[in-house]
Order: sequence, then structure tokens, then C-alpha cells
Amino acid sequence: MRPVIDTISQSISAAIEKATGQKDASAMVTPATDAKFGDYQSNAAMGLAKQLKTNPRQLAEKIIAELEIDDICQEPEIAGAGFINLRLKSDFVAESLLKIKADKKLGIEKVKKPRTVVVDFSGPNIAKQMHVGHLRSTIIGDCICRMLELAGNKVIRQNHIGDWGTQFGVLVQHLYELSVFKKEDENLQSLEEAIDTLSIEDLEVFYREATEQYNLDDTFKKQARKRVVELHTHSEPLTLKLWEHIVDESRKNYQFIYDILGINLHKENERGESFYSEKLAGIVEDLKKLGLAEKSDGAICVFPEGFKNKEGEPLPFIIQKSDGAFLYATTDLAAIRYRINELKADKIIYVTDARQKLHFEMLFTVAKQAGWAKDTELVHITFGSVLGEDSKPLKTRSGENVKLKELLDEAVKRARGVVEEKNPDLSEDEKEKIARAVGIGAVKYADYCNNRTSDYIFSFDKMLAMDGNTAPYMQYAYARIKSIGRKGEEKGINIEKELKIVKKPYLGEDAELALAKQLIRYGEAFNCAIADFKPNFLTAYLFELAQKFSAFYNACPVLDASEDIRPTRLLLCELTAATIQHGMEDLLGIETIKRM
RNA sequence: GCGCUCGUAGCUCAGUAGGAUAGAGCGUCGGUUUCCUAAACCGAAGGUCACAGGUUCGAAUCCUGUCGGGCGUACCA
Repeated sequence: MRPVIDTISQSISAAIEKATGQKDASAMVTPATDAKFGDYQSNAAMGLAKQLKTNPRQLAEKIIAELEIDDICQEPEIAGAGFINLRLKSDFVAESLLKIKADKKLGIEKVKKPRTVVVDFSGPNIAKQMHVGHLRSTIIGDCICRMLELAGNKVIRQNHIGDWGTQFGVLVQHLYELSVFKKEDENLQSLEEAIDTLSIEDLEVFYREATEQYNLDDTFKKQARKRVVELHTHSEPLTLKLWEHIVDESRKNYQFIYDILGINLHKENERGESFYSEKLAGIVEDLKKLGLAEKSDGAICVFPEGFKNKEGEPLPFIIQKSDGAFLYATTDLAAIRYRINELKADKIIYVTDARQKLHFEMLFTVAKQAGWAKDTELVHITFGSVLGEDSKPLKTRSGENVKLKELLDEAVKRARGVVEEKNPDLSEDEKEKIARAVGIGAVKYADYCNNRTSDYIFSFDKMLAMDGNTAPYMQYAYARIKSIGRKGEEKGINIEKELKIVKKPYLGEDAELALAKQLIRYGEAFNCAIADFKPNFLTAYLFELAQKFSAFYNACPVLDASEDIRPTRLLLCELTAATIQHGMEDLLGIETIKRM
């Protein structure tokens, strides 16, 4: 189903062409800035008048004279400098409601040309727990995937886990040296059993200890490097086994977090650094052959066009260190080739924090210069940092990264407190279920509702507030609608049947019409959100919907309404619930709850 | 130094392509409950859009400069 705004835009563009002969002129249609101006406005006449050196109001008159839109809108009005104001006919709104009702996707339309889109997001580090620094990439990336999929694209999720590099040689060597393994060090079976008892917390401690030792102890350093070589060459089964165990143990941690957060990422989405490790030398060779890579200060570098350092000299993109090791630049290049050649990507999206902007600009330039990404669109989607109440990056009191598990546990705990207070009579199971949905939902929703590109201040109190643009507010709106349904059934109202008999919704009350107009704009909001991958457009839409529903709920009794208007009101409830549910669950991956 | 990015109400933030009197939430003040969940609703006050120029019929938005914050800037990712 096509969004109204698109239909209006097309009509106006056509009218402009008839009035002026200008082809493909932008209709400049936006939602009205103020309800008193109507529902939509076109700002096209002003810009066009300047271009054509005529009077904007007169031009607007001419456009209106040619405008064929009376099936949708009331008589257009010209206001101010030459705005064309449009107000939807309530008959049109009513018909659209029925179309939405018949559409599983509630008015979200598919793209004309589906593409294969690779989305690289989350990317946790192995041997460490997920922390707050991974939150945004993980949930924003997931939302982007959901939107692209709903729009009909083929989406390939790629989790570029950090599972390779010197640090794993260091960690493996440390594990070898731990007394618990020493005595069994010739016995593969026992060693596997021993490491099976290691938790991710143990690994984190070992990681820290190992790094310290690496920096202090030269013998250890030598051994650790040997382990790196063993990893690279697969020459020592025990070393490989240890590494695999480390990865498996880490996966348990992040898979647990993904499941809690409702993130659609699984083992099969993993293409970590190790996956590309054997392709790196080839990358460097190929770039050398192409004449793009050269040695500089001992390192192999590409100097991509258009990048300068502090002295105004070409800026290097280092693909091999002077000690021969490869870097994430090399891995990322290998990943680009894999995604284009093997995964057949038309577009690759990277979801990382804004600090990596320069890296990706250079990476994309190199890939283009090498001719590896001729027909592939490369996009870096950035986001800001999560800050604490002190406006500094969120850390624990001791200065460590806040673990995602602890953060989410705390959110659920606080939500549980609210449930206990508001609804003490619910069963334990139900309280827990609600607390989970509200707590986790609050964290995700708070992130989504901020502009992706800016930093935001993390606050449990704000995200769990019952008022304002929060998950609990949305979930409450949904629960109230569901409650109407239950009460209706209790009263013996056959809701299914009433919904079926609505042939022409009757939108007599302002609150009904306003809610209906919001409902038919879901597809439009979706298009705005996906255009720039901005989830806050979705939350803004959903919040406005919930507000309009609340106003309706207050002004218009549903179950006690007379039988001629009750079906329409039930329909409005039904569609509001469906839209909130679709938006929260299918787009944002946040649970709705029938009771709270 | 150079580059990127941000500066909007007391607070947290929106602001789609340059459009009308700059919006929302919180907080503050006032009101609403014999009625489907008041975790709600309605109303009010609150602004030099960091500052100064410029382009334009029109600028929070574009350009230049200044001030202030964050980030990045050759072998971490």
C-alpha cells in the first residue's frame, strides 16, 4: 500500500508539470507544521516561483487549478508566502483504514527493486563480556536489518567478531602456564574438560593477567608469539583447541545477551576476523600488484586519494605492519571482497561508532580504487556514545566498561519494582514476564528514540518512566487496548464479528479522526526511518500514535458506545494495537505485553 | 595544527529537502476519576536555536569567521 504522502506528491508534481511545463519538479510535500494548516503541505510553489521569476502565490493558484486530488483531499488552500495546504477527506481516511486492516504489513510497502544487503554489526570481542560499548551497534544494526527485510530486501547479517590476533596467542600461552593445565598439558581430553569449567569471567581475568605478563616478561612474550604462529599455521592442535574453547565460551555470553535483547544473530552469522585470516596476505599482494600498496617506514601502506595527514602529506592506510602482522584494515578489505564476490552484496552497511569514520572512508576509497567495489554501495552508519549522568562515557565507579548483562539485569530489577508497586496481585510468573519486557524494552527504546548520530545520557529513571516517550508508555497503551478486548469478550461482545461488519468506518469525533489519520501514516513513517536508518523516526511515530490513542481512549468510550459507532471504535483499537505491536516487535524487537 | 562532529526551554532531546508563530517529554503551575488499567488525559508558563557576519522573499537548517565541548589524526579495533 502506498503512503498518502507519495500519492499527494505525485499529484502535485503532475499539476506542476501541467501548470509550468516543468518536468519532475519536486512537490516538496511534508506533514503540515501545524494541525490548523491541515494534514500535509506543499512548499513547491515558493522555490519554483523564484526559479521562474514569478509570484509564488499566483503560481500556487495555477498548480491548484491543475491539481487532481479531490478523491483524497478537501479543497486545497493557499496560505502565507505560497504554501499549499491540504486536508484529508475523512471518507478517504476511512477507506484507508480498511485497506490497512486488510494489509498484514499495515501499509509498509516493498521496494520496487530488492537488493542483497550485507549488514555488519555488533562485533563483540572474544574473551570479554559484552559491554555497553556494544549496545548501540547491536540494537541499531538489528533494527536496520529488520527494516530492510520488511522492505523486501535480502539481508545478510554479518557478525564480525574479534576472534583473532596477538591477544589470543597471549591468552593461550597464559592458559598453558596455569597450574590447572600444567599437569595435563600432554592430555588433550583433560585439557578440554578443564577449560570447560572456565567461565567468561575467568577468561576476562586471565586476559588481563596475560596482557600484564606479556608486557613485562620477555620469555612469555616469545612463547605467546609462538602460539600466534601456531594459531595461524594450525600446527598445534592443542593451541587451536584452546582457542576454540575461548571462542565457544565467549559465544555463550554474547548469544545469551542477543537472546535477551531479541537480536536476530546466531552462530551462522559469524564471520569473524579469523575467517579472513588466510586471505590477508593475498590482499596485500593484490594491492601491491595493482600498484596501490607501497612500503613506507617499514609498513605496507595504501595512500588513498584525498586523505592528508597533519603535515598535508598523503595519509597512509596501513595494511601490514613492519613486523609483518596484518591489521583490521586488511581484514576489512578481505571482508569487502568476500561480501561482494561470495555473498553477492549490492550494498554493505557497517554499523559502528562515529569514531571509526575516517577508517571507513579510507577503507571504502581503497576498495573503490582497487576496483573491488565497482557496483557495490558501501555505507558507514555511525552512532554516538552512551554517556553517564556526568556526560562522560558510561563507566562503572572503578572506571571499567559497564557489562551489558549487569546493565540489563538492573533494568529488569527496577522494572520489577514498579510492577510490584503498581500491580501486586499478578502472579509471580506474570510479574517476571512484565518486568523483563519493560526493563529490556526500556533500554532498547531509550536508545532508539535518541537521534542515532548524537551521544545520549543513559538514565534508568528516564527510560523506565511511565510518562513520556518510553517503552513503558508504549507498552501501557498496548496493554490498555488489550484490556478493552478482554472486557468486551466478558460483556459478550463478539469483537471479531463487529470488526468484520465495518464497511465504512464512521469518524465523527476529532479524536477518532486524528487517531485514524495517524494509523494510515505508518508506511510513511517507516519510509522516513529507513531512508536514513533512523529508528527515532519510528519511536516518534509510535509515541504520537500512543498519545493519539490515549486522547481517543479518554474522549471516546468503546464498549459502551452505541452499536452504530462501536464497530468503528473497535476497529481503531484493533489497528492501533496491531500497529504498536508491529512497530515495537517487528521493527524494534521490543516485546509488547497484554497486561501490565 | 588539520579533519570530523556537536552547541536548540531549568533538564533530556526532536526538528525530514531552506518555509508559516522553533516542537516534544520531564520538571513547574492549574485542572480532570460514579466511566473500558490515572503507568492516563486536558491546559498554562517557559527560547537571543552558542556568538558575529553573509546568501535568500524566507535560515536552527546553507556559507564564512569566533567561542566552547566531544572525537579522530602511521603500524589497536
